[in-house]
Amino acid sequence: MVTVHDVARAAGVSISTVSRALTMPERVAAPTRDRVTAAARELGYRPNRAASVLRAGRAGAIGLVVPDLANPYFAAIAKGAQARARERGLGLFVVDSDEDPDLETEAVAGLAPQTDGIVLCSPRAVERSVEALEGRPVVLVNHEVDGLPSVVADHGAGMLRALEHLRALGHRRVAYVGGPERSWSDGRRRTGLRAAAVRLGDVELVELGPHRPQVAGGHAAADLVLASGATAVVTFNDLVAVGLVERVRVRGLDVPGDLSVVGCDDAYVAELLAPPLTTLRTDLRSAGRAAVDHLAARAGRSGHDLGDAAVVLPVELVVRGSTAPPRPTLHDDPDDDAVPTEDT
Amino acid sequence: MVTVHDVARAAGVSISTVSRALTMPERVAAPTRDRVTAAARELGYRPNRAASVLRAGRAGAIGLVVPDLANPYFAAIAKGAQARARERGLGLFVVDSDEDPDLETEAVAGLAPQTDGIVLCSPRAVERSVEALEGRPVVLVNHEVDGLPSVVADHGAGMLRALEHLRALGHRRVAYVGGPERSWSDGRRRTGLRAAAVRLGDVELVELGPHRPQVAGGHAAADLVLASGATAVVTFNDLVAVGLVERVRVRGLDVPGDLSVVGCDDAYVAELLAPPLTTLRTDLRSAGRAAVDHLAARAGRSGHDLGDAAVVLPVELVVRGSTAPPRPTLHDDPDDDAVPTEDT
DNA sequence: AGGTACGATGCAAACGTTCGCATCCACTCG
DNA sequence: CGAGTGGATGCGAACGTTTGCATCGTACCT
Repeated sequence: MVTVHDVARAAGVSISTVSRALTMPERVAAPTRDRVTAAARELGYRPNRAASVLRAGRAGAIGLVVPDLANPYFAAIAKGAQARARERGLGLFVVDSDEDPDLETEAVAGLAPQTDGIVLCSPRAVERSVEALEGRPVVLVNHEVDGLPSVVADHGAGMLRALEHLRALGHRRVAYVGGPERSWSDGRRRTGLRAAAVRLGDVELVELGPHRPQVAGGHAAADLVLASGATAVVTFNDLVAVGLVERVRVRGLDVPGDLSVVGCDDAYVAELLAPPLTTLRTDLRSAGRAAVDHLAARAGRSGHDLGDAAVVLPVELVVRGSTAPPRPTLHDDPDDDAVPTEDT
Repeated sequence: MVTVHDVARAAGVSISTVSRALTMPERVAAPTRDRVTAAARELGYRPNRAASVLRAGRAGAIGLVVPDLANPYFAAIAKGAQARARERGLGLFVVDSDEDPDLETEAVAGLAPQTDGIVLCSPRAVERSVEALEGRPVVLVNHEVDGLPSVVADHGAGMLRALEHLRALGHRRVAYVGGPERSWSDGRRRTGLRAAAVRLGDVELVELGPHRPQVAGGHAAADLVLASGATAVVTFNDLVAVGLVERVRVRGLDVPGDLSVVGCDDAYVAELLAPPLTTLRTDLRSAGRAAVDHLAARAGRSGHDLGDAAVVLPVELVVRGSTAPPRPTLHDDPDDDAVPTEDT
């Protein structure tokens, strides 16, 4: 193993100079610096991370805690976070909490001492986990807690956009198929939809759920949606939308003919379905990147002076084949009968 | 931060005893050990990983290098590896090489010094990467190299199973839509299919490709498949199958009526499609687990006495709606005309 | 020309752990 | 009863890096 000593000898300087030349180049005279870097490259020197950590206190690595790595949603965040961490020369410890609050807290506790900070995605036990990290910097993704930095999608804007789209198509009664009861994003989406409905004025909202955020949840919700009289539906995520569409078809009805469907997340499947799914997309990779940036910036500062700054990522409506004007009905409210001519 | 010294003071022993009590319990008298562990728990002591690494040489962490974390295939492997690493008390560094051979080698080089071993998935530059890890233990996943331990799927058996299935349905001419040229698994699948065709005797194989392992690759391959006269097709992976089905439909033909399709990997989408996709499944999480186990076992041993042991994981044929008997043809080889009555 | 100031570099301590070796004690055996 | 034995524990060095402080030389100012 080649150490600072070897490089120092090769460059004809002391180990302090080697260390400085590599970690704070501006504090070393240019010619010396060049000799050192040349020697280091020549010998293939790689600083021993353990030693730096031990001495300097910074770990050169950050932690990422996600509920389920196999879920493409979190995999995308992980990919973004990993890419940015690499760009910044940081290692990335990944832990999958398997949706288990205890495991999550345990993971945070284990990660905290050996990292410079933690990215905590969609936490299942925020309070306990935040406590477990004993003051270490943290960034929440897809969750907000007062006083903690976070990266979130602009669910409110997304829901408004979805509702505007449906209203423009002529829908006046829209259902929402909610996700898990304790889900933070479900809460945000509900409030976002309510606000949007109030703002648009003439769209009625039917809230359903909670439902499991899986295909099965969509199956379960479909009949409720149909019975509700809604002509369009927004679902908690794309999988629910998939299940919903399947069940609606089984009932002999058509999507988007009899029911327009808007999913959430723009999951992998969304564009592969027939019809391809209209959905709300957030750039999850950039969410991962933003979280790492946020963390790095925070680690640079003394501590909590940035406080609860929240990065809000835009949400984009991706219009595909699963939304269309409602079928004109004869027995309904005569006001809403005609195909709409007024756009926003 | 609570250190061995604190624990030692609390337990009334020396720091050496604390260290021993926690890392080699059998070398410490039971009552002492109990006092130490009690004190450690009481104070919430967590050994400083950096310090142990520095002194003891073992990192307490392993590295995982994958070409694309957002690909559910690798995400599943990562999940399995992570779970097992956690069970064994190891940290897991994850690096996404973004399909870039240089980045992969770089990642391995960076990871090697700070880990106890590396799991290298579907390497894009094996030789260089193996060289970069300078003797550090490694386990290859989804790849084989003489003299290196690996975890691979039994592609041969899988292909045989797929071909048997298609033959039992009555297919006698089967196409294979290959993946990327340099893909190891593509090679294994091709040789597996050839062997299976020889073994079954009366099935003709049409090899196509290379094609991109994406939906677009399926689009590109579809017309070739139809022109080949094959009544069934096996694709490099499920995404290719998706594209293939789409294009076949555009051509006005039906799946599985006019063409039976077998995918590979049992990706997330496979069961969501209409028709759901018949595909070959490997338990990728257990692949991740096996790789970590293999690594841990190897790290325990002196070095390379286990050598090139390869863990071969079973491949299972999941029969869904995309395969069916071929449509009886009038203008074809009269021998193959009738719906088959002979199974196996 | 002498004093000052500052930039560049070297020296050495410290980070928290592990482990070879030394020490100590109790027990056993001759 | 004394020497030998071995198990349990303590001592202290070492791992490779970072960094506060000291030192040295040079350049600038008066």
